[in-house]
Amino acid sequence: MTRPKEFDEAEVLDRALDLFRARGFKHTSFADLVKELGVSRQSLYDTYGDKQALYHAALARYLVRNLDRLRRILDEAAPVRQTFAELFDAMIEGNCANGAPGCMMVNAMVELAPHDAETRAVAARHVREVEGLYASRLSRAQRAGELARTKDPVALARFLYHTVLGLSVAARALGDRDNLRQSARIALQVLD
Amino acid sequence: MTRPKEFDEAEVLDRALDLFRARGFKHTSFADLVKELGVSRQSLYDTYGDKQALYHAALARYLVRNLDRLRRILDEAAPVRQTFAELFDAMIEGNCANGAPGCMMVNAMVELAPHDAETRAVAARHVREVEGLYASRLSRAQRAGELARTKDPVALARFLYHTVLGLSVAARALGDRDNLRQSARIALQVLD
DNA sequence: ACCAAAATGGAACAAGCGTTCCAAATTGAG
DNA sequence: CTCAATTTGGAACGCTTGTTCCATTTTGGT
Repeated sequence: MTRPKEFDEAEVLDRALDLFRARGFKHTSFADLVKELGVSRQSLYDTYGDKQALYHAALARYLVRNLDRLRRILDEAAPVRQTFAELFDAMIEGNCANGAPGCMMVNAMVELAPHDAETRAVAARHVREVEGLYASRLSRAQRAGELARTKDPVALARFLYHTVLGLSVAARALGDRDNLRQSARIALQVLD
Repeated sequence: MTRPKEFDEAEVLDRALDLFRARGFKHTSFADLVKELGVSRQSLYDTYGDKQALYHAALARYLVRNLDRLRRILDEAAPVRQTFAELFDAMIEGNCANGAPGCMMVNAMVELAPHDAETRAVAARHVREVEGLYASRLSRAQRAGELARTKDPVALARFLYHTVLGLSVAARALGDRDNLRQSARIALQVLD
């Protein structure tokens, strides 16, 4: 009964994601979006709402995808240390590839969190989620005898995520893949 | 022969620093600066140049101050581990206080480095400088027998700085001082 | 074939941006 | 006292921003 969309809603959202991730919210104008996504202003507004809504839709998509990958890696039946090594490597590769855009969540935390309550809430929830996943993997490692019982899985998880934040910043601003991998390997010493 | 400035050039620069540090470059308008610094547009232009020049002057001031504090702490005659603990604590306190603005260099790295060559160069130089200071303190620790010879001071320094980057992001977006201190303590385990 | 629904591109809008111009006020040196 | 220098606030500029309006085109179901 209606004319079908001439563009793939999800695919366009992905390209918006790439733009916002690389340039940030303020540095990406709506005109940029129209030009680079190849979709008319009005269609963008009708489909996604205003610029802020589009941004948050892209961010949400990014986070879901990130959590999926994270869960997939954590669920593998490998030793903890190897698992986190793989996790760090995947993160470094993803943050350095394609012009080193870094982590979109980190970029949002720095650019928007201080003056946007929604971003702050999204960030807090995501951080809690990731740290929770890390911690439960570490607890599992303790039960399996892979990790000393003296360690605090929650504190360790937080530290590991803080390391991820730092590596994401370095990836975006410096983009030195090998150095990041070396740092990640050192960070994993806390598991010994 | 001329009318003296009605404002203290350095003091105004400090207030500009606080604004840029808290809000970022794009999110701080020139009108904001005029209003919050209490200095007329024209005086700002005459004294500091345009917005970008003012920003970079503020950033440079921030970095000098940071490096001074860093050198002061590293030059103390305390054990390495205690020195770096103090260093992390000072950094956390500075990044969480006054509305948790985080580290201005980190903020610039995330917001500006990807599309501003000057910021990128400043960041690269600063990172090299800080990592160098860390590394030489670690080498000194090795010579003093405080740190195992098997460790690589340069890699360790890089890791410690990456940790600082991560803590700065968390400070700005989440502002949980105690968690950060706990993370910092865990990071220091790599010195053992 | 026709109509309702939805997409499209272009024009238009008000607001905010960084920046410059200008006239008036204020100062210190001679 | 006067003059040159330099301050200051306000008006103005041109540009970009995010957003909306509108007329047109294109589609699918009846």
